[in-house]
Amino acid sequence: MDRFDKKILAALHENARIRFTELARHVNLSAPAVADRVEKLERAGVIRGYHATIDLGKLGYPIQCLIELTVKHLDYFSVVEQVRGMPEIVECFSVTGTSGLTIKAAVDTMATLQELIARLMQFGDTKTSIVIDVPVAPRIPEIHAED
Amino acid sequence: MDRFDKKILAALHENARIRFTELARHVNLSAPAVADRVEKLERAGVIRGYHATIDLGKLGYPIQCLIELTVKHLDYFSVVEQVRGMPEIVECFSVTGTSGLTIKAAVDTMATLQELIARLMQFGDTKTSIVIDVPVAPRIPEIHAED
DNA sequence: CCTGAAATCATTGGCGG
DNA sequence: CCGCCAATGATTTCAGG
Repeated sequence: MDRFDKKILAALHENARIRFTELARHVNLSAPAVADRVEKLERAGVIRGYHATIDLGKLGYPIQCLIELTVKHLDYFSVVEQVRGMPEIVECFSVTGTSGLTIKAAVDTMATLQELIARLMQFGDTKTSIVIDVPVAPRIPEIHAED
Repeated sequence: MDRFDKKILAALHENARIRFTELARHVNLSAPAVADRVEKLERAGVIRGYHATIDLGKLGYPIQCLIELTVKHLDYFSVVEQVRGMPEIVECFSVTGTSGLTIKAAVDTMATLQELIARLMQFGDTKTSIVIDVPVAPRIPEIHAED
């Protein structure tokens, strides 16, 4: 993990579809060297994947929300399974504290949200917040290179 | 937004670096047709970008947490600016409810987390939850095609 | 890690539905 | 308007050093 890898990761985070030739120009290495480094970063698990970011509003799901679910029963893994089966849920964290699960959901209307919350309430108390804005879009922290 | 676009979006969400030729095979269209559709989806803002997902733990930030910040003052935009300037903060939502901001952070040690929370406390009350697991990694909901 | 050749891919223009 | 085919230029990949 030297300064080259650092630049490569930053560039791939900014634009995952960048070409190796352009990436090579950006870091001052040859294209094969860059391709080799990227493959190593993938196999080391540093790069977990490449994902297109989709505008959920334009897909018909303009309402995004965060739901804190205080799981009440002992069947935690069963709850996780059910949550996985709900397509409105686009991300989910298992967290410390009373909540247990923090869920991110995307829905078309408030009626659907109400119905989703009703389904989640069988697993415990819920606290829902509507997302108004995303002042910081997903980014990576500064990378401390060994070189 | 027909079934072709739907499959294209799903494939690019799964692997943003997929080649047009492979994508074309996957959706049963020609490569130029796929390239054309992708460009249109980009320009329509349906595709917002392509991002490599980095393992923050492997980068030296093994601790991830969600911090609910109940912003107390009226200088909300100033708080957002300051939050943007904190590199440990990797994502931030402006939300309804008492919290105001829900922040996702990645840090190397608990000491750093403590220091981050101390910095955030000047803006309001904080409630921190450590992320134990991610049972549902970011995904897209089912796409309702018009065709 | 670089260079250079071979294979593969992206892109463009022209044609047909 | 939308997609296909064919050709050209660019990129990726693999070999040798």
